[in-house]
Amino acid sequence: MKTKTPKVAPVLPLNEILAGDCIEVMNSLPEGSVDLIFADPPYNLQLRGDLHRPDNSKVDAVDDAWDQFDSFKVYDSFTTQWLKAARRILKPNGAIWVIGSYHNIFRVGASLQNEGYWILNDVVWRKSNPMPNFRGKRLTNAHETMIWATKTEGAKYTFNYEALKALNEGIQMRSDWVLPICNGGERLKDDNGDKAHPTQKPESLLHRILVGCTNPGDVVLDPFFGTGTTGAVAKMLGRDYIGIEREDKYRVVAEKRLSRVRKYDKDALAVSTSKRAEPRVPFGQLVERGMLRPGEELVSLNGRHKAKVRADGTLVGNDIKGSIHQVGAHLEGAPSCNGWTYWTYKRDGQQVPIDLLRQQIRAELN
Amino acid sequence: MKTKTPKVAPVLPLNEILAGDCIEVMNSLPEGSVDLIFADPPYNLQLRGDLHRPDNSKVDAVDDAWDQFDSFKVYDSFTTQWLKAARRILKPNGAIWVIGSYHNIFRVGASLQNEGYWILNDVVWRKSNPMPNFRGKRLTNAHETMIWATKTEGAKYTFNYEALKALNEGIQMRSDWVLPICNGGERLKDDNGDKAHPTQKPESLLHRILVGCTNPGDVVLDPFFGTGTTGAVAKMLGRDYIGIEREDKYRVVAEKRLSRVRKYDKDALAVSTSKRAEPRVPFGQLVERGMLRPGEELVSLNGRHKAKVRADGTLVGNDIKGSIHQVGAHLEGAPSCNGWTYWTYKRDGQQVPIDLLRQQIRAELN
DNA sequence: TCTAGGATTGAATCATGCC
DNA sequence: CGGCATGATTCAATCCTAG
Repeated sequence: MKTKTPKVAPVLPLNEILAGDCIEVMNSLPEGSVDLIFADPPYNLQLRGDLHRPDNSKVDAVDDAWDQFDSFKVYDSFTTQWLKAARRILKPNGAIWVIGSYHNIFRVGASLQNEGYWILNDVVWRKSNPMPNFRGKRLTNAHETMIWATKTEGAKYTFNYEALKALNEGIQMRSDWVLPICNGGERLKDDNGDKAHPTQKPESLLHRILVGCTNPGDVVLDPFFGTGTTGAVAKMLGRDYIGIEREDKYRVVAEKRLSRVRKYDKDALAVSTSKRAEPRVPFGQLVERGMLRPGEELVSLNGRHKAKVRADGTLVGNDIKGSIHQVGAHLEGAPSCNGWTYWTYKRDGQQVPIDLLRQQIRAELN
Repeated sequence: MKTKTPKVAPVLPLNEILAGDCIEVMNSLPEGSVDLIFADPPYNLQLRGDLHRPDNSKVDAVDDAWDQFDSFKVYDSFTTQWLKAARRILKPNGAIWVIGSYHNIFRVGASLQNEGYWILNDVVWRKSNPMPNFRGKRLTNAHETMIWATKTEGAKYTFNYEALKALNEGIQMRSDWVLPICNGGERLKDDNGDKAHPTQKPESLLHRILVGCTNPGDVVLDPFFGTGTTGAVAKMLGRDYIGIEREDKYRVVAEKRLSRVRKYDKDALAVSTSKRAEPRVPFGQLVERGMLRPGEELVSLNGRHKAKVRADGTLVGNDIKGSIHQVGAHLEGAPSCNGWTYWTYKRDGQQVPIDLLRQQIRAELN
């Protein structure tokens, strides 16, 4: 948890805040080692000397009056560089979240695509208490945009669908999230009572992202760590974090904040899981175990079709034999069919879905 | 109102649908002659296979030839060209609105900036009834993004602040708009009863844009006219329109539609306002926002039962886990239970119903 | 004529694992 | 890597049909 300047790190420095330029620091970390990156890069295009040209020469912005074109070009170059560095250290199935406003998000999104990232969703953070537009000259700027992307197309990213659905009271989570901006006791203040960082993100935002897109023990990296919201929520949720921050004063604030954060207990960290994670049970086991007898008749849920169980765990219908899925699909004229929920059997005068028998077997396995 | 092929037009052809490629047609129009452009360009969706709903019905996807591009490079080149042509025909104080999704909007936004447009706001259209994510693999894609920009920085654009404020029940209009997708009677059908255009936009969206950003008599151009929603709303609101559409079949539909549209009289413009129902607040938000901590214990109102809060907004009781309602019902042996009034948490030595926290959140939303 | 319940559908980058 | 079998998965609004 100490602040230190990174060398080439053979081992991943976990739960530390690394000092320095995020591109250099990321380049010093081992390839393919991070599960999730959350990045809140600078929004402003009035750059303050924290950017580098493509040839890595440092831009001295303080005295320069760039025209718009140069300014965009420099910002794009900076964006491309940190996205490249981030992509290198991501695991093959890792993912990235980037947040921005209309000033920079279009350039960031285009760069993401150009670098080979694969966008999964753009997510709108809809602020419940935004600052009004005082002059009445535009619409209230009431949202920011986040982009969620994998390292490559087809990557097997982490998505805790059921957990997010539970967070949203049983309805699948949408791409627009209504959450308040960070203020009150959560907003960190400096010794003068001023806000310690101009754009501190709310912990609720990171909570949702980390619950949805990581598992306990995953490594979460934030290249623009600021006051350490990403680290704080990661710690609470039992994830490991790596922060990178160039400004001393923010690192100091973040260290102090993180030292006070406590991890939630184990029960609290468990989240709802989807059925896919459950062990696979072949239908034949139901026959082998005598839960269903060969020759027994199954009836479709809608009552329209019947089939007989055979000793090898296949079904025979009127003019078809095959798996519970194949026979169901054929009888319904559908391209596919989940036989587990389609077929029922009779017990005590009741029609019961065969999936109940599978659940019995699964319960034994736990 | 006739369909015709444009020549170099010395006079602006008003309230017509021009046939042809929008770049060529715009280049044939006089410079600096249009007040507002609304553009709904192809999104460049890259759909892989067929998508079926859980009930095995097939989703009617956007697979039209006009949405196919070979690469980002080709799409960027197309975007740059039509944005250039659009910018030439805009009046100095004119403005543009472009709509898109995450597939294309980042490229469009970056091109806008590169071409010298000045972004005023990005506006999120939050769909009240989006298509769900059937496979549970991502977040419901529940919004589209619009960008509002002027021709140059510092231009004196039209913005009817008070009109939009009135549309929003007296509160300053925000950058996120909740509107339903286009269906029901407004959705145009072809002779087979299929949708006439895969991506028809709702008139409510154009209504808000044209009320907010144009005045009666202004000229509104739409380079991707489709079924003519822009023209229809412009006509209703007493603005002049110019449509450009390449596909014969869409022009035919749009002509027919426009011929039926009547300009509103003043009385018809008055709309009744309805009071919104109380917004739904998922219990998970209390956890995300830190109002309740994962691991914290809740006690039932009668003091007989306890349960622990989990990170995903579910509860764990003695032998049960689920939503606040499910766990309450189980513990009471009741068929149902309102968890909001059943559960209490401890603050300052007092047991307080969790519903109080929901009321806090609702208060923020107003 | 009204109500209840089933069917339909919307800009979608929508599966995984075994052989 | 390709092909194939197995199996997981939906919200809101409108339209249609039966009673």
